[in-house]
Amino acid sequence: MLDIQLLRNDAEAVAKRLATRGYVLDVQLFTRLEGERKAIQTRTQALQAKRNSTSKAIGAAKARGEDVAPIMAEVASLGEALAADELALAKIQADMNTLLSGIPNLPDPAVPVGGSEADNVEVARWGMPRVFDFAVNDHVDVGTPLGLDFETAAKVAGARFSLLRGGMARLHRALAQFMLDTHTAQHGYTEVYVPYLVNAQAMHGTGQLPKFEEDLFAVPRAGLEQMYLIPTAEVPVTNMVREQILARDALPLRFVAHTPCFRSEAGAYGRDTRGMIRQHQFDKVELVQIVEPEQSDAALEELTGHAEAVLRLLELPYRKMALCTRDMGFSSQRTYDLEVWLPAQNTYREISSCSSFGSFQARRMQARYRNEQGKNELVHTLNGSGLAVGRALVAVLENFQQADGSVVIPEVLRAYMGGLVLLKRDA
RNA sequence: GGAGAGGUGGCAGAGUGGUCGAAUGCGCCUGACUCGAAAUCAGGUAUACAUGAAUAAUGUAUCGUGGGUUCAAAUCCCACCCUCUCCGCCA
Repeated sequence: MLDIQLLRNDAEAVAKRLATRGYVLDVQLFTRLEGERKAIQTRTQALQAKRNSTSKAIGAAKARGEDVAPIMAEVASLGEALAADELALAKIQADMNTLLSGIPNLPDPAVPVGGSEADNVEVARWGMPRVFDFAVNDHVDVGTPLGLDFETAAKVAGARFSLLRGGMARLHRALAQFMLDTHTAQHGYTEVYVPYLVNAQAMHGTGQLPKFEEDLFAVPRAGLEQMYLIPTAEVPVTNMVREQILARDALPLRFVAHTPCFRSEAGAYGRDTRGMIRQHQFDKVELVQIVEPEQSDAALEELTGHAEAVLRLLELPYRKMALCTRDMGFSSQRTYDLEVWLPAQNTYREISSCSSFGSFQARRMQARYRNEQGKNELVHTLNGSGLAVGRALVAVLENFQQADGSVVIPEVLRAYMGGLVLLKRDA
């Protein structure tokens, strides 16, 4: 959520900045709502003040044993007007809230302005794509003989699910364990285990609701409020600090969580249908930081570096992209995507997305800290994949495949595989 | 699933219709005392929103959440959520 003061002070300027990410702010609507709100709120509060003071007078008069009938008559007429105004105020505040909740974050001035993915800017590249002396297979062809099974997954669940067996399942687990251990031991993150089902407030806090409900899996519960399967650990982990006032010396908070992620992928029909690139369920190791505002720029670089470290340790070539205004997520103020080299697609594909959100999520969550002046101030939040486990598996299969169909296990993963060096059929 | 207890400020804990945003204690902050500290004493110490240049002042709202009764609700009524205890079930 944006600071409403920004809109009050200069809605046109805000609209201009939002336009760079393709969002059309209805300035007229805002101005109208704000005008109405101001009038109604001022009037309502004046009436409430009148009622309160009169009620107190009644109490005082009664205590003195005086006749309260005249004052009662005075306040009686207030009731209806007040009730009507309170109702109108609640309505307009709800309307304003709906409008505000649907406005995306302002892009940081450093974000390249652009209209599509094509305008993202490559800022770094690491590793040399391997030169193959045989025809490369994609991860489906490499993985299927090794235990990657989409047919059975489709039977028990449907499209966009996968099932792993044997060494393939173990390699998947090894990747997640390795990432978790790297971030806790090398990068100073605290491992957390979190709910995979969350309530609507949590989804609202990080920005998935109200706008992107169709991307989520909702779980109805008889007689109870429905819950949502998390689309990323960002939701439960970031919301850990909701409605909290943190001590300054508690910051920064750094959390890492390994969770499954569930996405409906509505609107992605026909896209990445082959393989496990785009699934309804995938595992991800997520990094989350809660920091002081002054630290958030540095924290984004740092956090992105932590995700990069995993790619380097896995010896996977990648490039770092600064997303342009139009390509960033709703809540993001600035985003780097890390794209891993996939030889079969002969291209780089997203494997991590690292974003800073400024106070956008904190405002929705009411997550604050006591700053140096002793004032309560909204924290800044950041998160990034470190990394998407499913896509990391894809990358390992494709980049480390051998002519005979086996796959070399990256050195850092071998300890997690009981020392196994080569993943072969029947391994 | 059955039975019961409870949710009040950073914490503990009063408050059952009126001057209660809320006693008291602890904690914390400031000052006095002290060479300094402890002890003691005095004062202060919630959040959000509105009007506003304001971290001034004033007002409004908030005692789990949402509704209701009333001129007036922490206090009465209803629904829900959460926590705890016992029994049952269960990984």
